Amino acid sequence: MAENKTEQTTLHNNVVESIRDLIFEGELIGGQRIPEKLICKKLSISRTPLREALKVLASEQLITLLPNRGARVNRLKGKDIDDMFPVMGALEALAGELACKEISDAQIDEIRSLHYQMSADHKNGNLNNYFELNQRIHAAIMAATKNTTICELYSLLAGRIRIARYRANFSKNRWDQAMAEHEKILDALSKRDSSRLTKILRTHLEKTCETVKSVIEKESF
Amino acid sequence: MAENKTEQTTLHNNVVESIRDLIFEGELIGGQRIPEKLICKKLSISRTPLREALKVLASEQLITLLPNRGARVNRLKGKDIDDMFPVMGALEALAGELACKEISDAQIDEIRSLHYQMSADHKNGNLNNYFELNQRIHAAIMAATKNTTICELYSLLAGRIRIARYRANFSKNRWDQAMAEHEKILDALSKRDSSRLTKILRTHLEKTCETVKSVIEKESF
DNA sequence: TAGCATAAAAATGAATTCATTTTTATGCTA
DNA sequence: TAGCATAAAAATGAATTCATTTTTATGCTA
Repeated sequence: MAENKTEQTTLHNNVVESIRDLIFEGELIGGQRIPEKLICKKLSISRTPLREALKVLASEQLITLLPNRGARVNRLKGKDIDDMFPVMGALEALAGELACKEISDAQIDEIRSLHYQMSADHKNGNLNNYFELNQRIHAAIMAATKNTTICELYSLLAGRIRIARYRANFSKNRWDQAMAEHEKILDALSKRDSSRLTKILRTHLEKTCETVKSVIEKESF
Repeated sequence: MAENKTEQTTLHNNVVESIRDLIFEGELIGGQRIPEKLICKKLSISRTPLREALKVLASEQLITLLPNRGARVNRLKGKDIDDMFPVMGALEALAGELACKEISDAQIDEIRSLHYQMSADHKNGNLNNYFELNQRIHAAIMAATKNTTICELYSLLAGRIRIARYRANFSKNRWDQAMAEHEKILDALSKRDSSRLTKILRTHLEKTCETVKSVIEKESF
């Protein structure tokens, strides 16, 4: 099903992906220096492709490059969330609108299927799988807009708060609430009711952001 | 006034900027291959920092990297504009809203001053200066939101259509119209009338996009 | 002479090397 | 022994080198 990753993509792109994973998996922690030598050994590459990847990650604002002093994983501050939230809100609202216009029945079925899997993971308390499916559902809604720009910007921002969002191992209460919101999202999308969809997406995002923010205020990333 | 560019910034970042300029100034043309050796000589650098810069530019979607076959300057297609337009619209609308809430009197004066300079350039038919000031005004509105995310995403998208927009050496009619729209923008902003501002920004952008689109359909970038 | 196969040249990808800067370690002085 | 100066080690920045791939040139065959 999935394409062989190493086939079409370049070494450098793989490195970008690998470092993203290292950050997400918590091997590289916010604020921490990224030691080139160590990462090179871990990925069995030389410094050249690593440094190329670091430049790209810096332009994505996942890390910061301090001249002569190495790269550091960025931490999200409250202000970052406050800035990102309204922008993501605007993107989600637009996406909801466009998706309702453009989505095909097959795509709705696809999302429904992801939704049910996710629902099962919620029941089983499998947060990791839930999280993964959650991301995929939102990405699928974005993809349904057929608008590459919105997909790209959304995933750029989503990538930045992904770590914090994952760590936001929120309370059972919030989790239940999020699941309920997703029921409504699926319902509105199935009916292609864009005004309702955008409203729910907005609420959903707002709540998520609050959760994320409360989490990063405790620990910081 | 301006900081010494070579002081704080790194070589690699300068190279990114230089290549952006080469693209914008038309030395590197859409669809054209970017010959590493030539650019290295022109910028008096080795291939390493150049290649780092190319990776960054690719992640910004200004160029495309074809494995083993070099880098090419991206051309905008009609579909790209169609995708970018609603997203920029959503960003501008949000920016108008936020700017009206956040902007200081000093910032309004600053924008007014830019506006009058631009108006003079319009009268004199100095398109280059007009264009430059136009960009600065829009960036200043974005900056007034105090929202770094919106500034960043806006400038990312603005950077992509910059070439086409510049080439859109639109008709005198459209230019006059654009200038008139800017009068309204300044007025709404001065009064912090966000609903009017967002409306005008939207119209203004829509017109700009139409112009850009009609231009890229003739020549392509 | 058109089209193909092969060889040579050029370009790219990535490792290595070297210069420079930063960090850490060592020892000296008050 | 605290604080500073100096030396050594480590890390970073960027050029160079080498391997591989692509492109171009050459010559051969039908």
